[in-house]
Amino acid sequence: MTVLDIGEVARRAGVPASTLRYYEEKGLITSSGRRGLRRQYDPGVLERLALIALGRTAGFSLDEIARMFAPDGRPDIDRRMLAAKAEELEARMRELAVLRDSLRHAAACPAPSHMECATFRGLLRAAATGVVPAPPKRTPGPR
Amino acid sequence: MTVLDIGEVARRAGVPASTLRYYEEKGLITSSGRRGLRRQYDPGVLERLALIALGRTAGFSLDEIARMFAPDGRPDIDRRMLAAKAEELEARMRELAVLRDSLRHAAACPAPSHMECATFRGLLRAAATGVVPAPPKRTPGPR
DNA sequence: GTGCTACTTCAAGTCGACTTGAGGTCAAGA
DNA sequence: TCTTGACCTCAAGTCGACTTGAAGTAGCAC
Repeated sequence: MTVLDIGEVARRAGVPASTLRYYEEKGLITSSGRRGLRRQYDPGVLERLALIALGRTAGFSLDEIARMFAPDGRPDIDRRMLAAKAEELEARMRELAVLRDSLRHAAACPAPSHMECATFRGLLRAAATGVVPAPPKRTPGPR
Repeated sequence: MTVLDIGEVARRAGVPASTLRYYEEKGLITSSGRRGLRRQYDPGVLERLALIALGRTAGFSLDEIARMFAPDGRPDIDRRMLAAKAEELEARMRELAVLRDSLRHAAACPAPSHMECATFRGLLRAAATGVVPAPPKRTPGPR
């Protein structure tokens, strides 16, 4: 019993089967075969799905994720790109830290409106003068 | 000259005017008045826009952002919600750290395919057994 | 007063990431 | 054998966050 039925994968990974089919269509995962019409998956797909979920919550698009863990055309470029993505994450984490601090302060601050609080506005200014360039195109969404 | 024309705001904030109109329609920002048909903005809108951009890159939807900085109906609920959002951010940052480490390792690791590397798979497993529940619905899109 | 141009409204379009629906297939249990 | 139910394909729909396009308007320079 070394392969998993699509329903089993869906259950274990916590995603609907339709999403698995969609990911397969996009080339993010592959099924190891079929039993009749039914897709069968190698258990490794679960790790791959965890990775995809992680990338999604980190704000990467499916295409970006696909590129991050592509079948490795030229490893050098690949590695440079991965390092660059790691840097992107680092930057995003710094932004999140600012936002987290802003929210924590806002939650504790007695000012009637947060915008009237000097500390809050200072945090925002710090964020604004930081990198925070043009807002990210589309996003995703994530969702 | 204490008010800004929409074009000026767009230029300074680095977003198209159409986005400003859209944000206004959604109640995320307000114009302080009009000169003829043209919207005029109070300079404080720039901080608010920085905040919105920050929230977007942190993965919040416009509706969530609107709620975070609502006109303050009940401050208590509001503050509890802000604290909860801060916790969410904390969790997201932990996930990002895992992904960053995974990417850094993948960039340095000599294994032909990342999935064949035990360290990498270990990081993934850690991520998978962590919180990383069902993938976030819709997103977002943020991109 | 005539242009120019940057604005205005409103409806419709786009994009990513899925989901839903209609109609069909097939392996396994009663 | 028949039914059931979980799967299949393919097209179309949805949702958030905007963008684009058409048609109109008004402050400012001339």
